Amino acid sequence: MEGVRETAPKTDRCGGCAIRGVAICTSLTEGDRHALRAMGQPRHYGAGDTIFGEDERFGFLANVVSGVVKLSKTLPDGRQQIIGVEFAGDFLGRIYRDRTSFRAEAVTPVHLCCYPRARFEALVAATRGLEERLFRDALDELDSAREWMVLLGRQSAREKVARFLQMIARRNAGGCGPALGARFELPLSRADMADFLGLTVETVSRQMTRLKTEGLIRISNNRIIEVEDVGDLEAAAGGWAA
Amino acid sequence: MEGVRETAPKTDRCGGCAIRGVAICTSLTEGDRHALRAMGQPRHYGAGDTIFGEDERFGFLANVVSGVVKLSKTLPDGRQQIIGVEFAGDFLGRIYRDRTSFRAEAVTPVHLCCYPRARFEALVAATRGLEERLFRDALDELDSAREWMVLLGRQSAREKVARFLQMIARRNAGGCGPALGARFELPLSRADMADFLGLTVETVSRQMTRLKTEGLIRISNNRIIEVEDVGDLEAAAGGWAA
DNA sequence: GGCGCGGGTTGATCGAGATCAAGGCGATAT
DNA sequence: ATATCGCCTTGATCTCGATCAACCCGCGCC
Repeated sequence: MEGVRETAPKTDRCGGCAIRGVAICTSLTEGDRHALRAMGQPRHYGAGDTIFGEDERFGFLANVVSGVVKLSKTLPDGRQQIIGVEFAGDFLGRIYRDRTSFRAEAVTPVHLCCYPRARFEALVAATRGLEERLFRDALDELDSAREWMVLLGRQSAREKVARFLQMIARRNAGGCGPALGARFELPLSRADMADFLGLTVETVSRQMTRLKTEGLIRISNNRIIEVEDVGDLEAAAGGWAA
Repeated sequence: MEGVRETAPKTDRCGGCAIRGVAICTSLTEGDRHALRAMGQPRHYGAGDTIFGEDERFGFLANVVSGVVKLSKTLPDGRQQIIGVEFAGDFLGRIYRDRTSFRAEAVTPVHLCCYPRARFEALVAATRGLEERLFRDALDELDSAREWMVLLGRQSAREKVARFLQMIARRNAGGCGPALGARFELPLSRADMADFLGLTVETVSRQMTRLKTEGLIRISNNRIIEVEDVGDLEAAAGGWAA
């Protein structure tokens, strides 16, 4: 699990909580930033802990400071689909909704910086530009949800796995310019990958070894992935630049 | 195509454009409503017309006044996935983004009430509560996108078709309380249903006749559907209340 | 040491849905 | 009437991914 922390984007302090550059902090004036800093409360979860369940009250909003969180929905009969994965800097919870509609679970040890809902919403109401900031983030989430719909509905198992790896590689690349290759630690188990991609564990495993034997990736310790050429991976993913 | 118009929710006038109750108009003061009304420009599209393509500039935002619009994304090799369907009253386009990330196409004849982007954004900036209104709509879209991800990733063909019918039935029910049965006209062709559900035309057709022979639905004219008991359909959809 | 356990891989088989192919039906045109 | 076209259905067959089953490996535990 160490590798995940290592490859996380650089952080800067924000009232005891480290917030990545893209987090909501950055678009604020110094005064507002101070107000946000003042209300942030650190919380910690171990790998596997539930942060919140489906359809329950969630009194906080939070920035993910470190670690990886998976968001999932479950059918009545237990079938599960992961609908999103959040990394350091991502925002968890939504204003205007105090009921959750999906489960959030720590995949690695997770640090959150939590803001009590009432106080946060008051700050949003009082702060010029903060609502827009959150709105834009929601639109980004909407776009990625829709891209994932294309993957789930129309792509093959090989393409799904390749595109998943590509996504992780891109996330980990952070600000650094586009490199030819990449090396990173997978934050998710094969089972979680399967739930994200709408496949079974066995199929994910087979496609991983297939990509390996094809020479597109190298695998050590089951979780450490080296990509030879990101372009090749993109081609295997069905040609997807974004 | 006539039936679609018939079953569309009731409308009220808004500067030459009819807007359903849930549309943005309702949450405004009389003055703001007037401003919105003043900038609305009617536009008309025939069935099959493209309203906007993937990744192009779109200078308007719009309310769907009547008809049905499908939103889709296409893979480089041509595979298509429908990511959403909009009915009368739904809002098309987004503030803070003048580039589209998916295609919008009229499925039936469509009337839009268009607002020029610059003027609309100015109104949003000046109008208390309008941004929140749009934000909430975006969150609803995000929720339904995520529910659809579960369907695409984890449900069988039969469940997919049943849930699609259930969704259409619910949309058409509008304000009227929950009835035992339902009767409506399908707005989409079998091919479009397939693209929405991540299936092929043949599979959709087979599952439709299967639901018919099982006595869950009745089909006339290929497009007119009668549901005996919505509860049964819900059960076939994998148990989904929402 | 031996043991159990969680996570991953691999093989054999099965089956749901894709693919290929043919034909029906209603609407419009000739 | 006949032809054509778009949309839908139905049948035959194939294939990809699911399912069932065995096994490996690393690790903590008794």
